[in-house]
Amino acid sequence: MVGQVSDIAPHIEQRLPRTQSRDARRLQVIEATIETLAERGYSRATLTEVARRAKISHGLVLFHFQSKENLLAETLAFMAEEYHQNWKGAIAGQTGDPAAELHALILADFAPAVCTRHKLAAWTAYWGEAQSLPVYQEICGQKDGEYIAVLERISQDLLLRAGRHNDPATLARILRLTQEGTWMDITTMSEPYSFDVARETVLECARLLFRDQFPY
Amino acid sequence: MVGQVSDIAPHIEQRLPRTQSRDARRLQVIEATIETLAERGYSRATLTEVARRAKISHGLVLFHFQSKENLLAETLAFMAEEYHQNWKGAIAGQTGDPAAELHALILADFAPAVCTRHKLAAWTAYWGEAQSLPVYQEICGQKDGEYIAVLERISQDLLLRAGRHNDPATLARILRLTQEGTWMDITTMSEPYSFDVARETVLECARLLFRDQFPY
DNA sequence: CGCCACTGACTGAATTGTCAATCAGCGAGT
DNA sequence: ACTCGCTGATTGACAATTCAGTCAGTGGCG
Repeated sequence: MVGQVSDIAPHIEQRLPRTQSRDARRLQVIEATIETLAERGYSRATLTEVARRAKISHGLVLFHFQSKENLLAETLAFMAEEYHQNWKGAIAGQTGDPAAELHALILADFAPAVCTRHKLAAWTAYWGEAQSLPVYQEICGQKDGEYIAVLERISQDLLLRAGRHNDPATLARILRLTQEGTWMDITTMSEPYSFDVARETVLECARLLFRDQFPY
Repeated sequence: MVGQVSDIAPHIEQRLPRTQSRDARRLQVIEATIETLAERGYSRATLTEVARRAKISHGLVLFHFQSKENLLAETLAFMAEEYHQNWKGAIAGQTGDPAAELHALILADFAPAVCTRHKLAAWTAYWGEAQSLPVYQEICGQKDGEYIAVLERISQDLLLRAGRHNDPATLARILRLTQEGTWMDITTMSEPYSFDVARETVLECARLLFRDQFPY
């Protein structure tokens, strides 16, 4: 589904031709959906608001996405794929050094491509609904599993090097929850902190968990 | 508001009298609201469904709570107050030993009174909406701040005893996010783990952060 | 000139909130 | 003890609104 959305140039604002190619329009609608979810939350997100932000009629949104349910599912799939590509790319450029991989993984999560206020807010909106809409768990399940597997592998490597016997799955979980949590804090706390503080928190978490094995 | 809900006997199932006292009915509706949020999520929670679960007409729900908006706000306030009382009570029974306090705090978060699947799912549902409905942040903001302050104070105490110079606020944040995160995992993961594993994860987090200062 | 993208009015369904009528419980008066 | 009448809980029909989804028709572009 999301694969159909080609990676054409971003920043295609104003002065759009009256009619757009299928893929360009779909991408534009997905971005409008993310904004809408961020501004109004899941429960008050409407097709009319998405259409207003994309400056098209709400009929056209349905023309391209068939139903609201499908639009929201495809938007989530888009973000999941984007997130997945982002961290995969970050560790692909690494040597086999687990500490360097972990460092790259953490930095990747705060890269501008995936870590914007709108996208973070949209993720939070989906999280609230995912528990009662299994379709969302299906969209993210596979990719989440892959991310967790990589984190656990890295944790295991680092623990082995230090000759420690903690459970790598537990440490990987603590790291993941700290990272996800800072993302949520940024959008939901009454006194939110900056992206920089969030990233530094996750890095400090890695240092405390892996000590000398994570010298960043 | 929530203070008006007296702590009358729980387990008042079946065989209710046709008419209920104001407080008993309000509490019953709040519990039905938590169940509804857990089962259907925020966006698909309806007054009719709440009424169905409470076995009353939907008109009566509005009679007691004036509006849906108010019902949801009061339900959140109820859970926030319950959570607050729970952890306050847990550390009240402690000596001044910070490690013991932290241990009690962590165990309290997994006590049956506050840590049920329904309530965890309801919390998750509210989190998704809180970012776009400031009223929810107001309801929780004060109490959250108090919880964070206590965690930071404990962190500082433990770090001082070890002569370490990490930032107590950062460690407190990692602990809080790990705890909140395990709560969310339980309701949203495709392969959720048990309450026991969740609690053990948070305890292990405390051990890793505070080392010898947290011998539990 | 044919094909899509596109529009906007319209429909049907779901849902919140209102309200007049009803009913249960309870205390006062007999 | 019995009834009357008051108070407040309760119901369900109804109004009003919002919103997803449909569709017939328009128009730009190759």
